Amino acid sequence: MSKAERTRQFIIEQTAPVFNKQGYAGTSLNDLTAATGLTKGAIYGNFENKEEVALAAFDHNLGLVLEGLRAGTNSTAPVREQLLAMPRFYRQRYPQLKQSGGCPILNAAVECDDAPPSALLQRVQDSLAKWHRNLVRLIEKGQQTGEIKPTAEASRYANLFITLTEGGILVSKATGSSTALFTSLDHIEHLIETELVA
Amino acid sequence: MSKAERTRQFIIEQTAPVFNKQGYAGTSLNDLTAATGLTKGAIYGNFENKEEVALAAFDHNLGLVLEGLRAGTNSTAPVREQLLAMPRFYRQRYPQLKQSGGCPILNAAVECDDAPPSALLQRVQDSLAKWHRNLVRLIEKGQQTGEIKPTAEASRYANLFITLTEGGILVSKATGSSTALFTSLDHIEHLIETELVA
DNA sequence: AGAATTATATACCAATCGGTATAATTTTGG
DNA sequence: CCAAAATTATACCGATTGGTATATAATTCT
Repeated sequence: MSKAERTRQFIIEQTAPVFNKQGYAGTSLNDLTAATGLTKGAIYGNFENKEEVALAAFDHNLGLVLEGLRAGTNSTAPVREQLLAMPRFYRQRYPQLKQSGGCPILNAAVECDDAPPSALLQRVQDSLAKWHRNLVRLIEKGQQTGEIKPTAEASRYANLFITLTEGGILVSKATGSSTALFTSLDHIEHLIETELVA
Repeated sequence: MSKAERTRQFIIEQTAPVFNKQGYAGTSLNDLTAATGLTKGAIYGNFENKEEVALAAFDHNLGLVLEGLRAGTNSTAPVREQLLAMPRFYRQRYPQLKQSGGCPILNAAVECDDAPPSALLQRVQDSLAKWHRNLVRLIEKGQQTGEIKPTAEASRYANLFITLTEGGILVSKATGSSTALFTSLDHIEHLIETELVA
């Protein structure tokens, strides 16, 4: 790993939480130099422009969440367990997630969902689509193996799980109380147990 | 109504959707003059600074939502009807809401929930607390009159309704499809009918 | 109507924005 | 260890930021 590659990674790691908290447009080059202790020269030597740092930071922030989600899941485990891993992850890791600025998809979505199409918006849409697809696939897999009720509409539950999670994070971050998120996560678990599991 | 009062109102109305779409920090004085056709002099003659315009715009945006919500509700109607008025409102008015930038609480919350306490954050927290309180009061009122199951935890359902609504708006705005919101609203109605109404 | 007042436009301010050219420094390969 | 290459620091650029002082224009009240 060359020096440049290391500093590039260093810049991403140090600025990612700043971007997530202050927004991608709301973070200035001064913020980046302050967060890294480097100068503009070092940053522009490793990135073409601010947007490229922002996109790399988003990918990093999203990667941290996905990594945590994947760590709590075992693709050979029962579908019920795999589904329950999601609310369990957010319950356990909400303090860290909150500390690093909350859900990167949520933050980026609000920032660019009224702006002209951008690389960031594309990433947000891709992430949400992938999240939804994974949930649908998991539920349908459970239906094939008889673990999940065959009448359950997979897409509907996928939507509910995503909106409950994002809505819970939003309200909890805003109010400063984890109650809203935990209530949402409880409800997700309740839906899994009472309406999905056969 | 004096000339100044009229232009003040004009400025608020014209800039409110811009603030809601671009964010309160993300909207520049140039955006304000472009949206109003006025000059800086006119704006600073009626507002002390940009923040005061932003706060007035937030109040206006929130007022529009609350007004629409109230219009669909009749405080003498059965509690079931009053509860159902909320999802019904969002279903009917989502196109307009989307056009004007989406939920002002959601947008403002994301913008300032990681920043030091501000007047805007205070408004966000007050709005969420009031929304929650109103829902709790309504549900408990229904329990007193026997319209709502006495075992239902009012606070829990209030949280679920808020997170489902906000999460649904978020995902629908980001994906460009109203499906996520409508699924959430369906679920709210389903919860009202099957778990709240006695 | 005309004077006093109020409201809007214009021109400017320092500070900060993202970005670049170049110089100084450090890393790398022989 | 030294020279070539790559990396980082410094100094600067024009444009834009929020805000202000003042001049001009419109309103208001007697």
